[in-house]
Amino acid sequence: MNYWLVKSEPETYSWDTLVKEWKEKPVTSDKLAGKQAGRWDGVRNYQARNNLQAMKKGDKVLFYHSVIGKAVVGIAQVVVEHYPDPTIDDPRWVAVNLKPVKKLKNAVSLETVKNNKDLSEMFLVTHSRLSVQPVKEKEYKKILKLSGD
DNA sequence: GCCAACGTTGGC
DNA sequence: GCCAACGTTGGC
Repeated sequence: MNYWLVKSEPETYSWDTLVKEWKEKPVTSDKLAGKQAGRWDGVRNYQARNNLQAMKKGDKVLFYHSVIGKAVVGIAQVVVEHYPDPTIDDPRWVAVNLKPVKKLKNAVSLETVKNNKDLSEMFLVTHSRLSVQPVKEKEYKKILKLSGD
């Protein structure tokens, strides 16, 4: 089991958007993944792409709201592993599908992460622009603890 | 809204 | 292959 963190501006695609998509058109088949809920696409950065490609079904994914909120707000899970990104005609880029697992009881803010000794090495702090990041198990557990879950 | 940090592009 | 120019991200 690996852990990840994805960032999204809530005005573009929020945690609630993900939840809503899953209510309306849940993923029923890997083959249809490109048309179904929770498609994580549009990544155009090689490092982020590499992380998407490394995601395995069942991996846990922290969902972070950038710009507005600036906090980890929920936990998602990888349900479909990488396939060519349907939003671009270029085989270099890939998408995965994420499913909401649960909303955090209390969002864990960037400020909290920065001020926490155990979390200050997170990519969120050290490589703030990377949109798909690996998270260490210890960090994942710490975030959950801070959220009150 | 500003701007620093960073990644990408393309001319040479 | 270097690097200036440019575009984007995201915190402040």
